[in-house]
Amino acid sequence: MRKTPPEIPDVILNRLPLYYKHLKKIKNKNIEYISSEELAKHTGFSSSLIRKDLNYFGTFGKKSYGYDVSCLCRQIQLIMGMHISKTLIIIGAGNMGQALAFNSGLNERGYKLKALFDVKVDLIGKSINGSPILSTEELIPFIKKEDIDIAILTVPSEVAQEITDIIIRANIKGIWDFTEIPLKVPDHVFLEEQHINEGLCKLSYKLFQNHPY
Amino acid sequence: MRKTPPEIPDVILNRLPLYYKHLKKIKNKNIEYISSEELAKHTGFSSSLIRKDLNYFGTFGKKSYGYDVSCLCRQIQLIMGMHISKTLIIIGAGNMGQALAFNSGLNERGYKLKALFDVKVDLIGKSINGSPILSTEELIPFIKKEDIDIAILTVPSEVAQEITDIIIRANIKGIWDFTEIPLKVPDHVFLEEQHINEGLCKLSYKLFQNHPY
DNA sequence: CTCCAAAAGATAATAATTTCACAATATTTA
DNA sequence: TAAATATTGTGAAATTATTATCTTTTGGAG
Repeated sequence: MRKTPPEIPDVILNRLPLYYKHLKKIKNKNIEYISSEELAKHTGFSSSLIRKDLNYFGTFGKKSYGYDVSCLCRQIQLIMGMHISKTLIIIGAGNMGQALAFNSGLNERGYKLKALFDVKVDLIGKSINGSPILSTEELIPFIKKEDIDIAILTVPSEVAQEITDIIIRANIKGIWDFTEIPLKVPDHVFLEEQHINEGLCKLSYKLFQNHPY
Repeated sequence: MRKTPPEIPDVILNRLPLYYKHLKKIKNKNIEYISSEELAKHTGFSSSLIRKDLNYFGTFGKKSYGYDVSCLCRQIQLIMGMHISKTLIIIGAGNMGQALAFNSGLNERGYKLKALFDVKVDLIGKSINGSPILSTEELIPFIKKEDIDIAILTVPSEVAQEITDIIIRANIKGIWDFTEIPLKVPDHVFLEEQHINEGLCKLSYKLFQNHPY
């Protein structure tokens, strides 16, 4: 029983993958049902919040029983569009780019990595986890020919906007940005900024907030 | 004029680094003052939200002028504890671990990377960006001897909890976790989970939310 | 020197999010 | 078959976060 949701708040979209993560884990342990209370205990969110979140999308639970783990997993996959095949490139084949090329989460979520791109000649021609490293000069034709949906941006911050402008001209649909500079993109391009050092900042704040300074 | 803040909401701690990012950028352009309105335009938050956020920590602005860029930069550094020297290790010297070893944000924020750790014998003994890769067997004595504050966890998810238990026994203070499994840590250890694939999930949700499924 | 404009800081209003509490319902047990 | 129990789904209440508005201060123009 699924609803067509109006507009889902970001806070909820942030939590869904975390629910999913635990569900998948216990599915592997052959646990068939889980209550919101139990899921709460393992994810750190309150049980009523979890029930509310899930009810945004439909009524998946079974009273006095809880949620069917496999079924809920599948529902979240559908909600998140994990079953839809999406084409992907990584721009910037440095350490971070290569690390992401090995990220098993990509395949799991329906992403097909088609290529990495870099300017360094000693990288071009190599292959990472089965995907070729190409020259950034080929970006525009490649995106058009292969109909690429999403680009992961792991280039140095200095060239981030320049590259962004290029791939937007080539009609990229979404960008997952790992650079440090806030990018400017038109409204029709979906941008997800991965502020990697935010976590670091929070950690040191919390660790030392009571220090004299 | 600084306040000692009671308990800062996470949403604010998330925004501070983004303000800081832009401030640093315009500081390099020798811009001396910025209004909340201007900062709002560049960060995407509203001006009154920015003023409110900053007022949590003190009154840094100058009426009819705006904020002194250098001064505000410095204040955020102080708030975030970026000036405090912190010792750091990376556990798991795979692609992600190595990528993070090169992350310039570490030094900038006062982190001193002391070593990486791995189980792979062909990695042990090598050096990444000036830091040695050591055997995980040395973890406990190293953490104790070098008085390590924070560990970055970039190991396979399967061994994440095991490693976590070990470093907690060695009195680690904080963990920045890149694995996929929700870790269990005691209250006195600060845990920051970097849910790397969340961004990916959100992106595909937004890209395809109107698709029939 | 006075008035005007700019912009912070403070307060009030609104909106969003989370929790609470409970009715409804399915399951199990006696 | 009836009572007891578990647990969802949900409206209302509480809390938290954001925006809008107002007040005050400061600097600059006339």
